[in-house]
Amino acid sequence: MAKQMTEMLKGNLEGIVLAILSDRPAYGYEITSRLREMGFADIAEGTIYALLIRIEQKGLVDVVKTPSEKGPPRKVFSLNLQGQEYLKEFWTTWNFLADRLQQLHQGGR
Amino acid sequence: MAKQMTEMLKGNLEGIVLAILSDRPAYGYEITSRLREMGFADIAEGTIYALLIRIEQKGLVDVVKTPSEKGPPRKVFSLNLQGQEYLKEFWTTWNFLADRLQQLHQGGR
DNA sequence: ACCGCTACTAAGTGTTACTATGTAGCGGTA
DNA sequence: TACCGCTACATAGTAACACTTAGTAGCGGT
Repeated sequence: MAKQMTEMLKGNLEGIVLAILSDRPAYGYEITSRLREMGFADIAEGTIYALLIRIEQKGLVDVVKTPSEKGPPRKVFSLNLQGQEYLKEFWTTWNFLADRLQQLHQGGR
Repeated sequence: MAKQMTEMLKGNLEGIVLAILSDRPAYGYEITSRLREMGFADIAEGTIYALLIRIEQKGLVDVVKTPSEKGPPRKVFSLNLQGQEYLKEFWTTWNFLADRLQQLHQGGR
């Protein structure tokens, strides 16, 4: 993946995944595919699983293990109250940064 | 600083500084103050100096040492051709990410 | 019997921003 | 004169995050 994108995703990917989960619960493999559909073609599977473990340990999601028709059991993640709070803060931070950057981009040159 | 902001700045701060330099050349201490004026109140001075050394080593900026009226000599950084290219890529990457996130934010919940 | 897709796990790496601290020149003031 | 505050740069050590790579394992189809 482009190195710039890699670095830019840091701190944002977590919010992106939480936003996806706020739409509806999902499991790791599904989230990966949705990201690919969104255009994030090169996000590694391992990255998503590691991230999911992190947000689970932070207590932002609830987890339910459900059987799958075509493979090992799925770990379905859903955003809980704390996760919703966290996501709200994420958007606040994001908007702040996006505002500043838009200003810079327009003012620039 | 808010932890979310810290992580979100990763990969963006470099672009922000390059964008500032594309407006006009500047030295470290000046860049730090400008960032503070922009609202990035808690960006550490040391962070900026380290970042400037990085982009200098990457060859994105030219450096001229000039005497100061009120302190040690300043290292004035200016964006060179390669830096301009890099900044252009940065904006492309940023726009891609910002688009996706806006979609998520609007579609969300 | 094997391949491909689904699905999750885990160890080790590089990059980045942070904290904390140190050096040093200059002007003003008690 | 001695000190303080502002200007200005430098650096060692830390935490967090996404990456690469490799592995386990169930299921359906050929």
